[in-house]
Amino acid sequence: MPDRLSRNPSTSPADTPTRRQRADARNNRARLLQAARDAYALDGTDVPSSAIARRAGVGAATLYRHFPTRDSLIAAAFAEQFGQCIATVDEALKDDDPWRGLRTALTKVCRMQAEDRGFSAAFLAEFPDAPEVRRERARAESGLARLIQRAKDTGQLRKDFDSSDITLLLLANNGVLQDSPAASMAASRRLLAYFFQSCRPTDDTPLPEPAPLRLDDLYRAPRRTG
Amino acid sequence: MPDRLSRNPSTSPADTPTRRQRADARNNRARLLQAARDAYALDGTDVPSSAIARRAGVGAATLYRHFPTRDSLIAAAFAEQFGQCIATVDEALKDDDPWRGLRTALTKVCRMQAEDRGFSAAFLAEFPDAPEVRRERARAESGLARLIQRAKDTGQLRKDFDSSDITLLLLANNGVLQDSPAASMAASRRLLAYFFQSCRPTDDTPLPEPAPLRLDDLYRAPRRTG
DNA sequence: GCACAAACGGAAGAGGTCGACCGTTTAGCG
DNA sequence: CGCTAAACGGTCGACCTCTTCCGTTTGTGC
Repeated sequence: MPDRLSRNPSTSPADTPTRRQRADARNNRARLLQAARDAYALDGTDVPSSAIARRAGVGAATLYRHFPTRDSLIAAAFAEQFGQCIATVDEALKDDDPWRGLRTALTKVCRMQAEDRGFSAAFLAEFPDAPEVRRERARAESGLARLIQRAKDTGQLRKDFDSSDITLLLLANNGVLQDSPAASMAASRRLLAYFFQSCRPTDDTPLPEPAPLRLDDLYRAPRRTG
Repeated sequence: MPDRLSRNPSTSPADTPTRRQRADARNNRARLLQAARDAYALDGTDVPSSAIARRAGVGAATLYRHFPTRDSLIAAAFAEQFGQCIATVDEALKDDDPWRGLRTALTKVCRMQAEDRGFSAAFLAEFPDAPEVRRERARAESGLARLIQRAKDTGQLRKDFDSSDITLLLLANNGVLQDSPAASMAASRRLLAYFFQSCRPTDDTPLPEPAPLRLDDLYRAPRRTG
């Protein structure tokens, strides 16, 4: 029961859903999530679970009790940031200027990737297929599609822009991340600037075929080290 | 030339440097390299060494005898392709049109990355620090710098283009690679098209600060999965 | 304060990869 | 054809990570 995909602690601090949970358990759970976020942000999601447990000051068994599998810990640790990404799209849709909205949304997400390498990896590859996540993702996808169409309609976005280019950008952005968040931010900024430049409708040179990438590919692709 | 650091058989078929090497040993060595290239191209460089040995039809000990460490096998397997990359720069310098030369060189290297995921990973992260390799790299780097300057001088390349942007591109390109070479190629082509578009001197929007990346960073950065 | 169950920590098992040893085979040469 | 040393293959130990078990501690309600 741990972890209906991660009963978000901040959501309902006082709820007693099915049964009583002991205070120390709740506490440990929170510390594990924090430790995981810290460790992942620094070194990526391939740090050993034992390191997370140690960092949180609990035994390995306690970690496993709260998060039966390695992936469930990763998913729970980044659930909040994942939600932020989704929300970013909703917010972008509210912008009067769709192109500005799109840019802002992409900038935010790329920044989140650059700031937290662990999140970037999790965002790209390790999120669970829980139906709720799937639904959110679909919503974000359709929101992006609408945003793209609007930006094209206002003539600010080149007509041969494809929604797969969003995926392309996020993958590329993940690729340029470095060890230090500062270096990652700089690289990400530069990449994004290049990208935005070519998004403008400059008629003379058409782009080649879009890549066969859908947003789903972000989550399915084994992001191998090589 | 490729491969000091693993006496290359093709270098000098008839030389008897220190001692005689048996024919079967030479044969096995070649098969190991081929097996490694095949396996790496398909699944990336993290396939177990035992799988390579099996694929080559030899025992694990034989692999280890030829390539004392995992990394030495990877380096040897991709030495040739690495050399091609270097040569690409030399060739680009011969082009009358520096901008065309630069584009051709980058296209070739990106294509090599897309075609062979293992090479991409090796190219980016696992090449050895053998002095010769280092020298070649430095030569390529200075060649690129000259190429960039010439392209700027002819007014075909934006003035705020930075040599670190080459590194940025190669990292990004590696990031968009997919499981299937076909999908990788499509993604890579699209990315490159976007990149080239924004390389043209469009005065209105300056780029942000260049990323603190040097070509060396390609080879040093732990390209973590996350 | 007591009792019970929830939760804990350490240690152990399973799986998998890297690298090393060793008895056996085989190429190369006289 | 036969000898010798190079080369071979299977196996074994070390290491690391994930996951599980079990005896012990601790929070909570009566």
